[in-house]
Amino acid sequence: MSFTLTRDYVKRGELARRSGCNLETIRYYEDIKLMPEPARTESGHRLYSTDDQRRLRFILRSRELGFSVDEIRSLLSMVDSGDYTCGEIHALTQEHLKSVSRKIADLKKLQRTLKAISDDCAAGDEPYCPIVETLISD
Amino acid sequence: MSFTLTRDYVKRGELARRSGCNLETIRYYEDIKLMPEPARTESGHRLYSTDDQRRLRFILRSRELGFSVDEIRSLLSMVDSGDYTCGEIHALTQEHLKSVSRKIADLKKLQRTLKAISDDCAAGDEPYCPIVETLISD
DNA sequence: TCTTGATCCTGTAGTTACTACAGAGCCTAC
DNA sequence: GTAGGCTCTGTAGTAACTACAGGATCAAGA
Repeated sequence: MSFTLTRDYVKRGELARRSGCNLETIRYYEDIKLMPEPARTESGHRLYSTDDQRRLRFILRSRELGFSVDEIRSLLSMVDSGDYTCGEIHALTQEHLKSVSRKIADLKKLQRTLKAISDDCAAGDEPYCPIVETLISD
Repeated sequence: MSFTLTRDYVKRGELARRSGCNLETIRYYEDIKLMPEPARTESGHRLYSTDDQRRLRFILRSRELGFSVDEIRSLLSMVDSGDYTCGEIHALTQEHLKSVSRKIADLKKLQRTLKAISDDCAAGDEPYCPIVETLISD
């Protein structure tokens, strides 16, 4: 019994180490209800099951893929209820992909503009700079 | 005298309209000391000079170019003191360009990964999805 | 058994760059 | 003079964490 416990349940610090997640972030995910309230020892220390560990991994991977907390909430509620189709998940992913592509496009535009004004600048020692002029001018 | 005043000084709402900046954001820029404390009417309403208007335009353009508030603070303090060289401004811009390029690279990597896992998915009606499997798996 | 250092608990505040109120007090045109 | 717009202040909310402070608990060695 005790053997099973030590094998299957870990405290927050150990979960953090295993998952690579910041210690405080784990509690944060509990606060915002991405993670369920875990079991506790008699003195109140949190005990995470292997299910909890899997769930945290799911969350962290989704974050790495740039999904927002709200999107992850949607994903998790679908997976939790078991009531989802491949098509629904695909749609959510495609939406996310679109927003990533939009961000890339925006940043590229920015990059072009920055390069353009930067190219006007000789980067010399004079106290006059065309970049500043661009920012100041009417 | 009164003519000069109405021509050169505007209240916050008018400055917001002219600049396209949100009303509250103007006060925020004052709070964080990007904008100086403006003149006031006797009853306490803010009066912005043409200098103030120029400065706000500088700030807004810099933000459009993706410069952070801290970077703008640097730019402004250089311009304010008049003690800057073209090279220094250029360096700051290049640093910013680098960070933009990094963000683009990161997002592109994300995009590739998302496309890859999304392509595995048939988007059908089955309650099984390879995307979910990727997120869950050990 | 005692102690000490590591770990854990809670609650709260800070980060970035705003934005949105609420509840006052002005200001102006009719 | 009054109605409705504007402006004032202070404060709280947004996203997704991260970092304390001050105290309790745990585990291992003397």
